[in-house]
Amino acid sequence: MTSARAEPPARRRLTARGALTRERIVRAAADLMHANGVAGTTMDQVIEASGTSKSQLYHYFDDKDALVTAVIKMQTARVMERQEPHLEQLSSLQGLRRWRDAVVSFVEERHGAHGCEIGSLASELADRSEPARILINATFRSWESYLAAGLRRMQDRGELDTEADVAELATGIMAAYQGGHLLSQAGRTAQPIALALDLAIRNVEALAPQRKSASGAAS
Amino acid sequence: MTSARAEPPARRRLTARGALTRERIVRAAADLMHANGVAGTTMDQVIEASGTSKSQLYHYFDDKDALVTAVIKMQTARVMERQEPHLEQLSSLQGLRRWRDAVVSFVEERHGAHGCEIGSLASELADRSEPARILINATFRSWESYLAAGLRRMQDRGELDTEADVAELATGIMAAYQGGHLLSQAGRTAQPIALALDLAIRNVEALAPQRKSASGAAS
DNA sequence: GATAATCTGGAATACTTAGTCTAGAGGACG
DNA sequence: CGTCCTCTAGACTAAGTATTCCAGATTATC
Repeated sequence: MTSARAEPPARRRLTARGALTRERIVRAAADLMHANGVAGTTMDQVIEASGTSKSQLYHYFDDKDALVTAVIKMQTARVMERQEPHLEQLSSLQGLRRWRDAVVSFVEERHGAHGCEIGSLASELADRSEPARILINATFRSWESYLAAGLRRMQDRGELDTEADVAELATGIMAAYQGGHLLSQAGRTAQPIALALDLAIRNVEALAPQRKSASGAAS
Repeated sequence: MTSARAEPPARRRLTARGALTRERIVRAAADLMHANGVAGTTMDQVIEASGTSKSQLYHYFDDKDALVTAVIKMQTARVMERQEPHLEQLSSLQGLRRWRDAVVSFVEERHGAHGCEIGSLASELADRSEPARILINATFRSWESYLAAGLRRMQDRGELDTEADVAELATGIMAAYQGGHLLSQAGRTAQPIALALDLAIRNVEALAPQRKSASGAAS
């Protein structure tokens, strides 16, 4: 137990200006890597796109791997920010369908181009960098847990069988999302992700308790 | 209409030996690119892994893009060969479950490592090379059509509602496969793809006609 | 078996790329 | 207001990387 510091390399103090520069670099890198892949993005491109210099880049990041780590974290934050408003208050089938619609619209806008920010990173990095894989997997799990929390609220409201395993359902929905996204990317159309999510949601519908809800609609 | 040849650059005659060398190159490239990505694979690595030389590589392929095209075609053939035996005779829910089991076992063996051969290529290339995207999309569609044909046989045998849209179901199952594969890759466990396929198959089960089948089993 | 093709060996080229290094500007904080 | 740390500039290095090229071995085909 000498002076051993665990994981974080204890980044030195950051000036306000420094934080801004760092942010600009990561943002540019994230965009480039999403469009051209990690291996397809060069440090020089990041420098140019961010309007910084070599020494700045290497001042804030030891090497490309460190930059990639920061990019993964930023993309995680981005995706979560985009998803949170929909998932945070998810508590009904209708809410689930609204989420589906938002996702499909998002994919439709770009004609499927550029897959899911996290999904692309996962595909490229999962087998080639263990630290990256761990970060990305954590993002998936946390994303799923948001979904699962919503499903649990649906159980509480009597819209979903309490026997259903919400974690497993969430994984299934997540898979439909990622797979649909990939097929939409290859086909340049939102149809696959729309179908995939519909299929997944139909599963949730099928797990609705026998209608004896508060609304009292007779069969 | 002079001498215009359409797509294929009219590859010159190939000797038996030449065909073999070419094959060796593509096989090595396919393996490397599956493991390290297209951008992460160098021509020199391909040369070394295939035991060939620079002039051989460039004798058979104009450039890296041409090699990548050949790799996509080989991976398509590989995946289809692996899937065909299961999908060709698919005509029942049980057959569908057997397919699922085979897929899950396959993923389990490698602990999720290395995603689907086609899925990885799709993620890396779909946005960066239009010819590649088209090839890959065609593979997905053809793969789905195998699945759809099996579902249609299930309809014929009365195991699936004839109203069900088999093409859409097939796309949904394919998305579950791809998304499940990706999540399994990130998590290094077959659980996600197992759950995703189970979810998709449960959907097919739910579309079974009201039991009035020939077997006449009472409830 | 001549001859023209395919096929192979490997050096050479032109360019990229990640990462280093020296020098100095700018701000924080006593 | 001086001193130290953060921050920036940009040339430089060393190692790759795709691709070309010339020369020669091998094989098809007449």
